[in-house]
Amino acid sequence: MKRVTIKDIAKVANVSYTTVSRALSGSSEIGEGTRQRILQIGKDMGYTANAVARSLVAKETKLIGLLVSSINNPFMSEIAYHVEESARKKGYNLMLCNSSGNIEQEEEAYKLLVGRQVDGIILVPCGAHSYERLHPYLDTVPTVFVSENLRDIQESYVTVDNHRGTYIGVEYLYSLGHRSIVYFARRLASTTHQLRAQGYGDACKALHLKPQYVDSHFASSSIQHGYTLALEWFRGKHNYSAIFAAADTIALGILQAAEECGVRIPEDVSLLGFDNISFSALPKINLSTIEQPKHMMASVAVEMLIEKMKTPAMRYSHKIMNPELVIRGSCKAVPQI
Amino acid sequence: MKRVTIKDIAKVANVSYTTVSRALSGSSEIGEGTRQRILQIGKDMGYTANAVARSLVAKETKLIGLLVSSINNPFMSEIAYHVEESARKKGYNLMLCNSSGNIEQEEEAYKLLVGRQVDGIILVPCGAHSYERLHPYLDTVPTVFVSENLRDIQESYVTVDNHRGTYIGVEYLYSLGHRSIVYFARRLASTTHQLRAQGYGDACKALHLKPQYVDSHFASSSIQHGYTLALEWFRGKHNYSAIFAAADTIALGILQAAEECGVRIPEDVSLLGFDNISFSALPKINLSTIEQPKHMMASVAVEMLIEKMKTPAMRYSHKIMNPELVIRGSCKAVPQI
DNA sequence: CTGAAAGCGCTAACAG
DNA sequence: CTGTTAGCGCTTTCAG
Repeated sequence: MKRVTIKDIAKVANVSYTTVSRALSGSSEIGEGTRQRILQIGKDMGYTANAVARSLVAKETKLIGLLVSSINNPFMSEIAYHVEESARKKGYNLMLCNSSGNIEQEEEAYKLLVGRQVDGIILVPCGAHSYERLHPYLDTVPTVFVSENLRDIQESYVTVDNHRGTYIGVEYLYSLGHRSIVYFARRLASTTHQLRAQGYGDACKALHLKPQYVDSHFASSSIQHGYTLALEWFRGKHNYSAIFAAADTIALGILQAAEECGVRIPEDVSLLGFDNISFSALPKINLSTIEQPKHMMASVAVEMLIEKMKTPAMRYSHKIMNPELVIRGSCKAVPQI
Repeated sequence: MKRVTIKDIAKVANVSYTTVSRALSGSSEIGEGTRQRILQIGKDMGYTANAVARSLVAKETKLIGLLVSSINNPFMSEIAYHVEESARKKGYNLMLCNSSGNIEQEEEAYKLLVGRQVDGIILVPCGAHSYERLHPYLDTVPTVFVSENLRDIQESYVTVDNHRGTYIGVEYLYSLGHRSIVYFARRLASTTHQLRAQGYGDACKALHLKPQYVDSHFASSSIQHGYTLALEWFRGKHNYSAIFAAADTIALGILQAAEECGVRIPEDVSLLGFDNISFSALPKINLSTIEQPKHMMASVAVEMLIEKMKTPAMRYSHKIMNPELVIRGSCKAVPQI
């Protein structure tokens, strides 16, 4: 398992190892003849450059840390896929960490990535407190926050206009005739989710609807959490004709609970999600939802990060993407009285 | 952004930097007093050990490369999640690469990981040819193949007993009265899928059923591919009462096509999947399937890899996990004539 | 155009 | 217990 080094090549080629280094790095200060000869020997010996050694002297690793709450979550894995692709195209590789939606673990992972000398970090934070928590390390390494809208925070982020997302969602439901819409699984610990709830609230106000919230105290939005919350909700008696779920995963959980409780969607109640994860498009699910442009957000995040890495003068920038209404089959028009 | 090094600490503490190194590494050859003093100074100065430098001398990076065809695929992302967790618990971090189901890109990524000096690689290969293709590099770094069953190949892998999986699946459908079962989206380029098809074929033979295959020439199993194939199938006229899909994603695609073609599942035709990805459990999907113990496979893969890394004497080992039938609602009993 | 030497941040003998 | 020295594999001055 002994690896071939630059010195081994030098010995065979009968040159100094500096020359080998130059041949490999495509330096101009070398004769084309020697270069070709050395390159050939390198190939023959099965040489692979040691990126660790290179990083040590170059003081850059060409590594981007990707820190997500859980890669096993359709939203994050879509983001991860596109981040990987964009990064690779720009010559960067990914170091992947899960925070499991846990702020301590998130901090641990962040520090670890710093120690690993990643050139930058893309972070899908687990909540609104991530920023304060990570603040001490934030000028150690360029960081871009994704998805979690941290509003006026002085750090780069890319997110969707969450407020607008729920706003247009409510307008859509309103246009279908719904006058009593519940906002489901509001998570106050996340700024993103605060904004979504607020967009919902503001739209309700503008349309003279009475807002109604079902709060979630869970740290994340999962099918399981949506299910649990919905089960309780369906057991009670409420006056509403539509549910606006804070996330598609929540909506999927609601779908599950509805099925079990004999609530038909969209016949009995309309359901609108947020995120547009790939599974929402399945015809059996067929969930109308608000799309977050994940591909775009991922590549923008990578670009922002690289820009920040290369331009130390740049402090931070915020990019807010446009959400889009995706109409499928989970919302039904209701007759007006 | 200048990082604090061991030398900076040494200067402040007024000791040699070796002493600092010793304090940090928990060596016993140092007075408890000095250690505490140095540790404190390190903390005050905001020191974080440079893992790159450490790796260079230690000749190990504590990094595991995870190479999957696409992280944006429920099966892979579940595997990835559990691999990350197991690895972290053992002090390893993950470097993530996608091959996009493309063998050239897979080779690229593999070489890249080698250059990055990862201590080991966990690979969910994109097909049966991955082994031959990667063979030249395989003794450069300990590697464990996951999911793709490479049979008698002389390299470590962990997989599910694919043959048995489809075998028990057919038995189950048979027990429900099905006598005409189509195997859907057989992929001949993948050994795993060959074995699945074979298990199906052998079960058919044992039960005196006539096997019927729908072949897929796609390089991967996705919803889209299942959908395309199924659309064509449903357009034709065939004699069958059940479909055994080569993968859950294929089954989801079939579900979609069925919906559009007015084929009711399970009323008109029963559908059985393979993998048990999380979305199959959604009540709206409610897919009966063959479970691959993904969590287990992931942690076993990590353990095998670490064992292989630590025990150079070990050549390779194969672990075959047990598949399990998960009965949900997509298969219906049919009356016997 | 090529080589010698220094050094990236850290660990590990080897002395004292 | 502590310091000196060498070296991990590579790039980069600085001479020639």
